[in-house]
Amino acid sequence: MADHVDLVLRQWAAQRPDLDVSPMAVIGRLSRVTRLIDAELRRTFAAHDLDPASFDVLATLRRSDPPHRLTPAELMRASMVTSGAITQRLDRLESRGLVARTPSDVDGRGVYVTLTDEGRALIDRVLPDHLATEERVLAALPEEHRDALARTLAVLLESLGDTTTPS
Amino acid sequence: MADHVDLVLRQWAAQRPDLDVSPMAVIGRLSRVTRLIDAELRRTFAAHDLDPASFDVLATLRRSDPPHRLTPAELMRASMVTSGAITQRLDRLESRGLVARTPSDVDGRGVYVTLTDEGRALIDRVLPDHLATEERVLAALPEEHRDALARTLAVLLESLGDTTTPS
DNA sequence: GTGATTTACCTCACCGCTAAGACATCTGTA
DNA sequence: TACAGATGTCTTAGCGGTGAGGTAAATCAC
Repeated sequence: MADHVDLVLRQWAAQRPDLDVSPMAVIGRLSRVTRLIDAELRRTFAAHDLDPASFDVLATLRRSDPPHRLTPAELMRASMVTSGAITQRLDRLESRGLVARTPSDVDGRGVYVTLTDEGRALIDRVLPDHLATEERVLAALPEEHRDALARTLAVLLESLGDTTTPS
Repeated sequence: MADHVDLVLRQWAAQRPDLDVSPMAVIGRLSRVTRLIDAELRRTFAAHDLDPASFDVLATLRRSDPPHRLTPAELMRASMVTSGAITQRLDRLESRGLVARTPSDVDGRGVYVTLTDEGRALIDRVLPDHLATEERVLAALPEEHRDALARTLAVLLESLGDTTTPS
């Protein structure tokens, strides 16, 4: 048994034996596995009338301390998208009544984003399904492998600057 | 030291202690690390006036057997995008003179896509830079960890059906 | 206190992808 | 041979993202 990346590596070895393509064994697989998992998660979101971007915002608010209130800038940092993307996500969620924007009372530029009751009910409804999907997607990996995978990815993330305490 | 996902897991434990969010330790990190790596690779492509989608097509053609000729359907399967996306990628590459489309001589519906001399020269120019970037991105991982990571991801990919020999 | 810089949020043009489906051609089966 | 279904490619509307940049408010340095 071989995955698609095995084939790719063999092809490169045949066509460009002078190149060391070994990093592709990791990066190519990361790319493909993330693509496949994203597609799977998307199905669960769609069943609840959500897209991954909206889920991301709702989940980020839900797991923050009560009263589940964050600024667009905080959402931006959590989601790794640009400020323009956050504005548009909030526009969509606000028009559906799932989040509310209120002006900050301490910063004239600032905005608070909160979950509405409806938004909170929705994310709490989706979460169990979402976790079940994630569990199913990882079913092939025994727990030790999952832990090792998570730890290795954490090393990589830290080396890439994805840390909680900014540089 | 902790990565962003550590924080996310702590937040969920505090807000929803009833949920088992352990799959997020893997899937959340996969998502973030892929995002960060993609952004890094994109910079290298941009330095050669390429985007990831174009690089993907050129590289897929380059590593296939001479005469480096594939059909849109084959490119679609290799890239995990829809047929419409391939059509548009080829439109762009063709208009830049990097690939050529010629009608198949055995299938009236079919098209062959080949690298032009210019396309081949470009991909051969980009490849060393690209591999250097990939190498640099993985620099924090010793070789044993990379191998273990690649093997674990391969298990996952196979379980998700990303195999060479279709089901 | 003033001016320069940074920060927060939003706007908008553009870009690449998906999803649905059109259309032509090929293939398998009766 | 005829026809149903599968396959290969392209088209297009719509979506969510980026990147550049605009405005207003806060902060910093002197």
